Amino acid sequence: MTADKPLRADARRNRDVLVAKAREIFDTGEFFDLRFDDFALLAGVGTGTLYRHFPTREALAEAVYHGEVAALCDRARELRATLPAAEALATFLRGMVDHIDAHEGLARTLATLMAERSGDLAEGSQALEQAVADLVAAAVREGSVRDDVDSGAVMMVLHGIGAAHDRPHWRAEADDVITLLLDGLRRPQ
Amino acid sequence: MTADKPLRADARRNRDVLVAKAREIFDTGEFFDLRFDDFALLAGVGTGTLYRHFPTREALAEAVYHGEVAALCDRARELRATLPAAEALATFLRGMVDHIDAHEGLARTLATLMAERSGDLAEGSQALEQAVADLVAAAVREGSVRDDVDSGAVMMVLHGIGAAHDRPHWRAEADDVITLLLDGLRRPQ
DNA sequence: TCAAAATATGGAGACTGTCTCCACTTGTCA
DNA sequence: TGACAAGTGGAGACAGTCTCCATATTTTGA
Repeated sequence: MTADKPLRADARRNRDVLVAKAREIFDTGEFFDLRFDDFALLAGVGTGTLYRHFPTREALAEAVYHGEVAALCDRARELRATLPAAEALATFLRGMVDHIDAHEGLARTLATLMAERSGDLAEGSQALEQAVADLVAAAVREGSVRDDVDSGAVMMVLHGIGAAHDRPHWRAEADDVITLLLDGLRRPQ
Repeated sequence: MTADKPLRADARRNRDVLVAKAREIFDTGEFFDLRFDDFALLAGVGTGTLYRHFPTREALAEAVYHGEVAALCDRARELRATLPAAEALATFLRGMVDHIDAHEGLARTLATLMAERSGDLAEGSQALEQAVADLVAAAVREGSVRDDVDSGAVMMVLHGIGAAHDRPHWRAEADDVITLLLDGLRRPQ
C-alpha cells in the first residue's frame, strides 16, 4: 500500500513541484477552471509526467490533503499534551473552523473532490479521524464529555462544516455549529 | 425568474418524462456512470431535447430536488401543526435521517451535484431553509430551544449529514449527530 | 376545418478535455 | 565511463458534451 519505492531524483523533484503547484492553485479556487493538461504545463512538466505521478485530479488532491491532515494531527497532538482534554477538544474544533476559514479555496476544492470521489480521500482522512477520536476519548475519560455517542459523529459534523462552504453566513453558522456540538457533547449534569 | 411561460403540450410531456426518469436513475445511484446523451435515449428523447430542457446535469438535478424539497416542507408544516414545537423539530430531524437513509442513492446523487455546483441547487433549498427556520423559531418562542444560535446552523448540520453519505457507519453517526444537535439546542436549564 | 405561424424534435457531427503511448532523455550503478 | 533502468513530454487517439438545423408537431385564428 504505502510501499514507497525510492523515486529517481528528477522524478521526486517533479512530483514535489506538482504538489506544491496544486496546493497553490487549490488555494486560489481555480482548480476546476483549469484543463488538467494545462495544469501540467503550468507546473512546467509534460502531461505524461503529470499523469504518471497523478492519474486523476483526485490522486493529486489526495497528496495535498495528506499534508493538510498531517498538520492538523500535529496540532491535535500538541493540544492534547498541553491542555485539559475538554479544552483541547474545544480548541481544536474552533481552530479547525479558523483554519478552513483562512484557506477557503483549499477547503472548498478538497470538499468538492471529496464529494465526487470520496473513496480516494477517505483513506487520507484516517489519521485525522484517529486524532479526533483520541481527543474525544480523552475528554470522555476525564469525565467532561458523554460516553454514549461515537466520535464519528464529531467527524461528520466537521465534514459538514467543510462541505457547506458557500453558505452566505458560513463563518457565523460554523461557529454556531461548534457551539451546539460542544454543548451537546457535555456530560449531562 | 420563475416566469413559467406555458410549454407546448409535447414539450411539457417530454419534460415530465425526463424528470421522472432522472429521479429513478438518481435513486439507483447510477447517474454518474451514464453518458448524459445516453440518459436522453434512456428516457426516450433525442439529445437535443434533453439539452433544451436541461442544459446541464445540475439543471436536471434541480428539478428533481424541487419535488423532494416540496415534500419535506409539507411534512414540516404538518408536524408544526400537530405537535409541540420542540417535538415537531425533533421529529422532523429524525425523519430527515430516515428519509435520507431510505433514498440513499437519491441523497448521494443530489449531495454530489450540490457540492460541485452548489449555486444551482442552493436556490431550491430556500423553501427547506425556511421550513427549518420556522420549526426552530417556534421552538424558541415556546421556550424549549435556546435563542442565541441561528437556524442556519441546523441546516448546516443537515447538509453535513447528507454530504457524509459514504461513511461506513453513516446511520449510527447521523443519529448521534441529531442527538448532539438536539441536546445542544435545548435551552440551558 | 385548415393554412400559416410558432414551437419543439432528434441525431449527425463539431468541439473539447482526458489520457495513452513510445521514441527520446536523464539518472544510477558497477 | 558504459550500459541499463527509470523517467520524460507531447502528438494524437478517444470519449463525452453540446450545437445546429432540416424536419415534425402543436397552436392559432380566420
